Amino acid sequence: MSAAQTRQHIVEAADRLFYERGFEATSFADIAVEVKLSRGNFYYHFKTKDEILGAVISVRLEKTREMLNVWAAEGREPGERIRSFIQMLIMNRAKIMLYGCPVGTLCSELAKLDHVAKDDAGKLFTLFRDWLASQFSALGRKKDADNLAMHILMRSQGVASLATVFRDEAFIRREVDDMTAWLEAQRPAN
Amino acid sequence: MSAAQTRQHIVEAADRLFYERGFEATSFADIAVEVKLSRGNFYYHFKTKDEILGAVISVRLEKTREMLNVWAAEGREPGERIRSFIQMLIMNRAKIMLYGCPVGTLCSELAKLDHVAKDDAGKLFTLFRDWLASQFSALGRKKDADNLAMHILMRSQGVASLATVFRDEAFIRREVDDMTAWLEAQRPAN
DNA sequence: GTCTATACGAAGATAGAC
DNA sequence: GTCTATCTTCGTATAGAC
Repeated sequence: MSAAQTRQHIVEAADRLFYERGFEATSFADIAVEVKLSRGNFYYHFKTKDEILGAVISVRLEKTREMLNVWAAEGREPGERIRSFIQMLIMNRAKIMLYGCPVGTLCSELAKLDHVAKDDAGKLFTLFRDWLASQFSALGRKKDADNLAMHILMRSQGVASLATVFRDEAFIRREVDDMTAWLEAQRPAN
Repeated sequence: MSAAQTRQHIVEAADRLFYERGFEATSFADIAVEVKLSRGNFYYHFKTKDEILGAVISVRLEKTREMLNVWAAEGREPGERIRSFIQMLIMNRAKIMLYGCPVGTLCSELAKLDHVAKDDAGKLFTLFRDWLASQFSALGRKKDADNLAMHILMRSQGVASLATVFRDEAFIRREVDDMTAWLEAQRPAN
């Protein structure tokens, strides 16, 4: 196994465990077991836990950029692209009901830990925010595009949060419909 | 110092630290330092960390019930009472921007830990949910009162989440105004 | 590049003196 | 009811053999 491959496996396992169990609650041993590596070898690839976190955030940023590019390419108009964002709540509903939003819960945990990487994790939100704002601009809402982006981000976070507490899929679907209706109402009058 | 007093001090300190640092990240030693107790003595009052968590949730449930009773007594009509809930975001904005919503972040952490007390923590949300639903019923929206309650709970969670990430007080105020306007629009036509 | 062995400190928890 | 001392386990991290 090449070092690059092993490293990638470590980051993938860490990414999943940080999401499902939380950053603090995930130990080196947990990740090592997952990747079928000895703890000793583990340190060949990553010196500290913060280093793994940095790599995980880095990978998440890259995957998010790719996803936003796909949505931009596939959507024929801004409204359709924003709906791709909204639909994430449906697509990932099973995991969201168990572990919440991967971005929101990580940022929340790092904020409490006052962790050095908390601002880096926040960049994940900034990616969505800027992309959504540019879609609202294209929709003809240039002046308040950022406010609208923050509003829809806010809703997705709120839905994820309550979906985890109440394990209620009908609630998710209801709020997704409501967000979609809200989105339609944001199109400027011709 | 009586045992009851000491116990209360422990729970108060734990409550604050669990909120500010998270449950996992808070150690017995952290709480003991805060209360100026030796770790040994600490175990006279609480045998396990989960026991402290149980006491903290218990106290929070009681304080929440009291707060809701005050809002119900002070508000002259349901709309005013619901606005008391919305205004929490403004009242607690400084702490929310640092640590998020105390209820939402605790539930999120316990969900990831798959902690035995996760459902008890969820009861905090249920208190707000039921209270809000009864206010929407009184407002004349009996049929969809629970959906409206969940919607406004969702918004408050979303606002708290993004407020922590972006440390943006203007965003909080904007969304509070938007929630208040939304609330006015929910009054059934006469 | 992977392993075993091990050091070291932090955290949860207990025993027993005062 | 509070203390010190101690035990154990776990988590981070290192050294060095293969």
